[in-house]
Amino acid sequence: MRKRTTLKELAKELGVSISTVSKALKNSPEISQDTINKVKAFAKLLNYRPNNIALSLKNKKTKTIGIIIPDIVHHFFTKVIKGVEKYANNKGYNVIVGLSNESFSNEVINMEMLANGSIDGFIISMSRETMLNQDYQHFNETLNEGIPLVMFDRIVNEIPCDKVAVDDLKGAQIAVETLISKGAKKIALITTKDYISVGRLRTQGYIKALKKNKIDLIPELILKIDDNLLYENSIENLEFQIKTLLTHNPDLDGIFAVNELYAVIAMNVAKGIGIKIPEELQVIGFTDGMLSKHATPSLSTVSQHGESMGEKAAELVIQRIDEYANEKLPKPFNTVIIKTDLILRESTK
Amino acid sequence: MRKRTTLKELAKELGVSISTVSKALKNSPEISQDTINKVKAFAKLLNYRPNNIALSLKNKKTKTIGIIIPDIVHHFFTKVIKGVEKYANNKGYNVIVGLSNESFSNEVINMEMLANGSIDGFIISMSRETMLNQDYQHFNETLNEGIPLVMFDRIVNEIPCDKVAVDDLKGAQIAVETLISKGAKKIALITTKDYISVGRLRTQGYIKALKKNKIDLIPELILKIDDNLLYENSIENLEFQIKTLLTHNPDLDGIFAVNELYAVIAMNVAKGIGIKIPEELQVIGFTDGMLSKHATPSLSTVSQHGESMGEKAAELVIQRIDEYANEKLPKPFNTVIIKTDLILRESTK
DNA sequence: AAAATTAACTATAACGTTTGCGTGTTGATA
DNA sequence: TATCAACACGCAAACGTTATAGTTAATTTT
Repeated sequence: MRKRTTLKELAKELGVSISTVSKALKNSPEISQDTINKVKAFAKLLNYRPNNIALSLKNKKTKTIGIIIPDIVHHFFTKVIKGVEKYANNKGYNVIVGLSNESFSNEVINMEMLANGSIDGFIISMSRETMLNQDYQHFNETLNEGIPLVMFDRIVNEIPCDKVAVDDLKGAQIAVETLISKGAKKIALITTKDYISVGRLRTQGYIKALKKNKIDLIPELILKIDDNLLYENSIENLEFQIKTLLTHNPDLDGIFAVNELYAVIAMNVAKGIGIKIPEELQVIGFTDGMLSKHATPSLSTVSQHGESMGEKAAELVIQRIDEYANEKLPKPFNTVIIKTDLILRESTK
Repeated sequence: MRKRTTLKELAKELGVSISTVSKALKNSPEISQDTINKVKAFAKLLNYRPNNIALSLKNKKTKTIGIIIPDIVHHFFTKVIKGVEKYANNKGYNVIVGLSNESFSNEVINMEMLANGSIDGFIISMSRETMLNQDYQHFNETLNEGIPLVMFDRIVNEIPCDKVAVDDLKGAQIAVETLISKGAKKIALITTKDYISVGRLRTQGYIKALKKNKIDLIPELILKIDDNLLYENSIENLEFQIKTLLTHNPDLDGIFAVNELYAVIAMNVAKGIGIKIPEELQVIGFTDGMLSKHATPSLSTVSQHGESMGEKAAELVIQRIDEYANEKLPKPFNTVIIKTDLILRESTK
C-alpha cells in the first residue's frame, strides 16, 4: 500500500527544497527548466497529486457546494441534483448531499455539519417541518457567517438570498384553464396543506383559473392532503378520500393534482370504480417524472424542468461564492423563475 | 457579515494562548475550571465552531465518504444513497455524491477529484462503460493509495474489495419459477446486454428456472436491450421490439424483465394490443420502485432493498476506514448478499 | 575590480487545529 | 529556608500547501 506522496517527500528524494518542488510543478519562472523537468518527471513517477484538504485550508475555499433536500427518493429533487452536479463539476466543484428527511432538526444538523468549513455555499430546498415552524434562524446564521445560500422550489420571502423557483401559480393556472378549455366544468383539486409553499401557490393558481372562467369555487372539491408519506398507510388514506370525492360528485369531470403521485393515485382510484379517463374525467398533474410517462393512461402534467433549476441554482451559488471571495460589492439578490411547460398526454382530451 | 471565529481570535480576546483555549474547550485537566468556564462562555458568545478542514488536515481524515453512481435519476440508486446517508450521518460522516452518467471517463475524473484528500472511502456502482471496457485500473489505484472501496450492485470479481450485492441469479430464478408455478408455459425475458453484470446474472436465473422446470429455452424470447436510455427514442425502439415479440408469439403467457421500467413498458405495449394482464400474460419485474407500485395493473416485482444495501455498504467502508486508520491487520474482504423479496401484485395471477 | 544585477534556490510564515513538553507560580514538605 | 510536587498555562511542531521574502553564487555593468 503506497502512501500518498507529498511535496516534502518529493523534495527530500530530489535533494531540493519544498518550495522549489512546489514552484517547479507550477512552472514558476524562478525555477530552471532543467529542475522543472526533473521535478515533474519524478512527481509523475510517484504519482503525486496535491492534497485538496491542505489547499482548502490555505485558500479558505473547498470547491464544494452542499445541497440540502428533504428527500432523495423523489424524481424532482433527483433531477435538480443532476443539474447542480452538471454545472458544478464543470466549474471544478464537488457536490455534497445532505438529506433532511423533511425534519427541521435534521436540516439544522446537516447544515451545521457542513457549514464548519466543508463547503463554500449551500443550495437548499427546505423541509416540510421548517416551513411549518417558520423558523429560519439557521438560514440567517449561515448567511451571517458569509456562506452563500440559494433556495429552490420551496422558497420563502423572509430570507435575503438568491432563489430559484417555478411559477407555481401560473403553471397550475394554465393546467386548470386547459382542463376547462377541454370541456371540464367541475374540477377538483388535490393539494397539500397550505404551509407547503408550492402547494399553496398551485392552489392559488387553481382558484385563479376558476375565477377567470367564472366557475364557482366549491370547497368540497379541494382535498388538502397532509402528506406524511413517511407513513405508508397515508396512501390508502388518500385513496379513500379520493374515492369519497368521486362517489359524492359523479359529475366531476376534471382533477388537477399538485404532484404526479396524487394525480396517478387519483387516476387509479377513478379507473377502479369504472370512470373512463379522459372521456369522463380528465386529469393533470404537476412534475414530469417516470410515473407520469408510464402511467395508464399516461398523465398530462406540468413539467418543472428540475435539471434547469439545479443548473441555475448552482450558477447562482458559484457566482456568490466568487463575489464573496473577491470581496466585490454584492449584487442585489435574484429570484429566478424557471418557466413550466404543460405536457399533454392521454389523461386529457 | 461576521467572519468565522478561530481559536486565535478567542485566545487574543481572552488574553491567553491558543493552546489554552483549545484545551479548555476539550475540558483538559491541565486547565483550571475557572479558565475553562471563561473560555467556554466566550466561545459560545462568539459562536465558535472548529474548522473541519483544519481538523481534516491534522487528523488525516475527512469524515466524508464518496459515493459514485452511474445515474441519480433512478429509484434504486436513490434508495441506496438514502441508506448510505442514514448510516453515515449516524456515524458522523458526510456523503459526497459523484455522478458518472454511465461514462468511464466521468467515473475516473470524479474519483480522482475525490481521492485527493476529500474523502476517506468510496462506495461505488460502476458505470456501464466501465463494465464494457473492463478497465478497472482506477479502482486498483485507489485501493493502492490506501483508500477503502466498497462496490455495490454492479460488482466484478477482479477487484479485491468489499462488495454488497443482491443475489441477482436467485432473485430472477425465483421470479421465473413463480411465473411457471402460476401457469406460465412460454416466458419471455427482457434483459440488458451481457456486459451489465446484473443483467447477465438475472438472465442466468431465468435460464436456470427454465431448465429446472424442463422448459426449452427459445432464444427468440430473449430480448437483450442495449439500454442507452440517454437517447430518448430508445424507449420507442424497445416498445417496437416488445410489440414484435408479442405479435410473433401470441401464445406468450409470461414476461420477466430485469428492471421495472422494461416490465412496465412491456405491460403497456401488451395492453395496447389488447392482451389482458394477468389473465393472458403475467409479468414480473426487478426493483421495487414507484413505477411498480402505481402501474396499472400494479407490477409484481423482485425487491432489492436498496436502502439496506446502502446501509451495509456504508457500514463496510466505515469499518475499513477504521481498520486502516488504526493500522489493524486487515480482515479478508467480504461480499455481502442482500436477500431479495418477491412482491406479488396484480400483474401475476 | 568593485558594485550592481540576475538566476536559481531556500527559508519562513500562514491557513486552524491538536498535543507533548517545557516552564513559571504556588503551597507544602523536610 | 531550600526543595519539590502540583498546578496552570505557553511554546512549538505538525498536517500539506503556497506566497513572500530572503540568500547565495554567478554574471554583468561601469
